[in-house]
Amino acid sequence: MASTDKLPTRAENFADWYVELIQRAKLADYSDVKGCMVIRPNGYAIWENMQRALDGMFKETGHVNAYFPLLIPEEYLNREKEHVEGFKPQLAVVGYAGGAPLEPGQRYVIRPTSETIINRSFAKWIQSYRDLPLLINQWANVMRWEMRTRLFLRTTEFLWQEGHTCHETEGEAQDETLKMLEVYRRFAEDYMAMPVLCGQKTESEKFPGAVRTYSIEAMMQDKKALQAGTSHMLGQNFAKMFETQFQGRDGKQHFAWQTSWGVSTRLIGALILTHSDDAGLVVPPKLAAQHAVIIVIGKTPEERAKVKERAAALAADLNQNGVRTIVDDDESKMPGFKYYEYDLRGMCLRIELGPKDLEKNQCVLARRDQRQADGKAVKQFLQLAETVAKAKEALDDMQKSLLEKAKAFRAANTFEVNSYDEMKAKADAGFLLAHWNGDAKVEARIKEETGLTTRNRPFDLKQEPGKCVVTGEPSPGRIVFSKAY
RNA sequence: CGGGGCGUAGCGCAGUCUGGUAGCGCGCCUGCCUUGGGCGCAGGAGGUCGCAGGUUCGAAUCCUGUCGCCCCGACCA
Repeated sequence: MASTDKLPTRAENFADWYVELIQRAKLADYSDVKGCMVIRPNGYAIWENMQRALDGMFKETGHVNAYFPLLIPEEYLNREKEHVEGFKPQLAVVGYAGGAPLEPGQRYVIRPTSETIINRSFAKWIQSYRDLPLLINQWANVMRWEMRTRLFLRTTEFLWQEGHTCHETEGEAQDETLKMLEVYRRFAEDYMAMPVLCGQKTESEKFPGAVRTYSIEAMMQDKKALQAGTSHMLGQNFAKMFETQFQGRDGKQHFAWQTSWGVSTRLIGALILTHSDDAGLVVPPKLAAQHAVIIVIGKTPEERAKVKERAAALAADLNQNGVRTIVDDDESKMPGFKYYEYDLRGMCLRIELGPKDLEKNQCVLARRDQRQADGKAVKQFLQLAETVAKAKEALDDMQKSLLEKAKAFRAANTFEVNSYDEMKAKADAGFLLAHWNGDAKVEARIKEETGLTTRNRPFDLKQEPGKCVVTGEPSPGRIVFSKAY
């Protein structure tokens, strides 16, 4: 709870800092179920804001929401060879129900993703090219039995959205795949203030069952990469296995061209690892549950009554102007205690209001992302009359400045490397842009020897031929290598 | 699955070696007091010591078994 111990610093122990921060900021708890977490109201509020923004963007691009069953007949998974091989080790299977064991042919898996069961429906829904495109999204929980879990970043059960679409032509499906990747990029940058690299995954890193996988990749504060979202061009792989067909303009039957794409509650982990500091959580205003807290200060009951009244009026004014504000007039806690607490919880703005301020018609504003060398907030005095305008300005500026800061960090930790020795030396330095011959065996060897994996081949990284850092063989262009979550 | 750690009050821990009927800090409740970066004092509530057997007059402590969680590696969003 409100422990007065300091958080471990990022420099001391990054992993501990992350876990402690989550628990102290009341974002999540461990549960009694191995690998599963409880998302607490403070954490869920961020997810709700993410959902709202993303859902709006999906609707704008023509998608509609639906819901499919949690349980998938085991046999469905087996139909697509790559798909089942990719997911088999992670499946939880229901083998007992209704008070009796289920026969092997009757067993269900808890969805690890829904391509298969959704295709069963798609096959029924689609008759003609006139039924296309079919643009569906689902908000759901999924389960993947992980060997090793980490709060938000990898848990056995997690929440996500999965888009599933059907198209008449390969080209349309490909366009959709890239369109949704771009939606994710916009969301990451505009809402999360998190810069990402958009690009294609290698063969070995692609989604099991997809033709091609694209991802958005972000750099965390420990310089490790985090895959923050994926968009898959599925081709006709699932359509063929589930007979998702339509009669085309030529009168003949064709298999649908499909895509799927998803982001999960992992984004909350990404948000924490991108912006938070040694004082606790930092959340971009667009995703923050609350924007501002007004701390009521006063010695005597008379003073406090006056300040409370003014604070309530100011809060009402702020709320009417889109600054989500709460008033804290709890008398049992010292103001200083509250400052630490709201810093920890990631409140964007803190407004201090006391008797001295009322005399001067002012208040004190502190921005969560602006700290002095001693770690305490930079404070500025504002006239009460200008507070709403200044608060809005501060939030806008904070949103922008978090993105700029993250961009600068990524730029400072991205390097071109031109030899395998250089790559090994810089293995923990961040994103490494290196030439690679495209051979999966070489990719596996690099992973084995250095811990570095290919993240993606960014669209905006100019592809110029070169020599593979390992074999010296021709390379079509540089690809991003990094340690990853 | 391999290696390590831990299960005692809501949280963090001591007590276990050397058995004697459970304690500390924080938090929580009540009252007084206090309020611009973690106030203070006084009183109080709260635990079948992970679970199951066993040894013993007596087990948090010894023995056997068992369950669970966390961390580090191999699998993955």
